[in-house]
Amino acid sequence: MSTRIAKPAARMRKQPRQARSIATVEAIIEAGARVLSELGWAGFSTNKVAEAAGVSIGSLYQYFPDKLALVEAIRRRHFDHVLSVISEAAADEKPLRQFARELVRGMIGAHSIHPTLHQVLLDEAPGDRGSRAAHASFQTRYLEHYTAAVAQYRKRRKDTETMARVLSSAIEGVIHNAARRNMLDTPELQKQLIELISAYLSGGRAT
Amino acid sequence: MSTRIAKPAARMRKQPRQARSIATVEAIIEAGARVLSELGWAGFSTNKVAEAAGVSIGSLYQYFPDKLALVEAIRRRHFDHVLSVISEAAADEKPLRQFARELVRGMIGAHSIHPTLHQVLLDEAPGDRGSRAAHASFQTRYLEHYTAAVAQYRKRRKDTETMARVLSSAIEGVIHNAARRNMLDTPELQKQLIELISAYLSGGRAT
DNA sequence: ATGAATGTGAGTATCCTGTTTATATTCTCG
DNA sequence: CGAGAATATAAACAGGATACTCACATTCAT
Repeated sequence: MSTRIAKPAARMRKQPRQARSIATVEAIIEAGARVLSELGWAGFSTNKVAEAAGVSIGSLYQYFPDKLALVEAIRRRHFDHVLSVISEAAADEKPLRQFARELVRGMIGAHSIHPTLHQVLLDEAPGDRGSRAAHASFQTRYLEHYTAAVAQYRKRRKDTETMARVLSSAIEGVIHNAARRNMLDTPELQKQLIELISAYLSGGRAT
Repeated sequence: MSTRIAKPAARMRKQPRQARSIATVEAIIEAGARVLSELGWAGFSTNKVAEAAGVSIGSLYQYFPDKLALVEAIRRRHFDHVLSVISEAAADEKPLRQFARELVRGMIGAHSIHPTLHQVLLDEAPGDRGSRAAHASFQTRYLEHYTAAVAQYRKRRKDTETMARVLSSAIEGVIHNAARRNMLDTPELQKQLIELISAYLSGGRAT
């Protein structure tokens, strides 16, 4: 139900063993997400993150070999969360409107804590060492869910993947824009976003 | 038809008088847009811009008092362009589908040269000295056009402004996403985006 | 109580940044 | 032509920020 997924041990210099250090690592990642969301990649410095986490810079480097490893950990955590939200909304067949409602609710929830983290992660933060493993794999699974949903509600075979891309990026655009002006929890916005999804997927038929 | 709007003389240290210097200023702004789009705000440095423009750093400071004035000039130019596109698409009453087609065509065109400039300008680049004049004024006029369009095709009085915001940010989201993966000129994408707009604005009736 | 795990933060070594300035080149116009 | 204005050049500067290390202090598990 939440984000409890076995951590595949992101590339770390040392594995935290005691409860204390686990909390430290968690605090660093959390603070990192906050800094990234609030200051963007340009303002994301290791010293700043350590300070925001209430931890010495030395502790940070005890677990993360370098800046990139930290971003990667943040990315992994956030993407896993978002993925679980979509996965849940698209699970077992439900009426279109309910799917839209749950999807919107989940996506907004996932963006409420660090409103612009998602965009920063996608647009500004550099990919992990060319491999782009986490990034690409996320994008793939992300789109798979949307594609499945589109296929379910739109019988038309053609353009299914394009539709999935359009749908997902439209939703992200709306949410990102709302996040920028602190309007994520405006009810009319949620309603209209649901409307948008329904209208597009029902493709001209009444909702 | 293009971007020929009288330049209100953005804050400059010195007005270019000869043809030579006008070309220089133009080259600087153009290069600035390129750098901003390709490297983001984090990679946007005056020296880099000067080099990209094939101009010495000194020339840059002859006309722009500081870094921010340059961004402001870039912003003004880009926003004016985008605004003229929307304005034209929303002009005189046309059938919904035609409006959607022209809007999509124009917006994609406006993003083709510097694909991610728009987003960088909105998300990363700092606003102009608190006043936020150009920025806010742009946003206002931008939304006005969308609101007018929504009001025209959607008879429902309520939520008109919210709908305009949802519509505009959805479009931007799709275009931005496509720009990121160099798919701006994919025809199916354009088609689906038109579909999205039509479906949302026709609100459940057949397109 | 002892060694391992964890935490500290001043310090280092770069690298870059925005901007100025003194000088050189090119234009305008009488 | 030639003189003063406009324009262009790039070396240099001062300052700040950056990612990261290291020698040491503290706290844990056993």
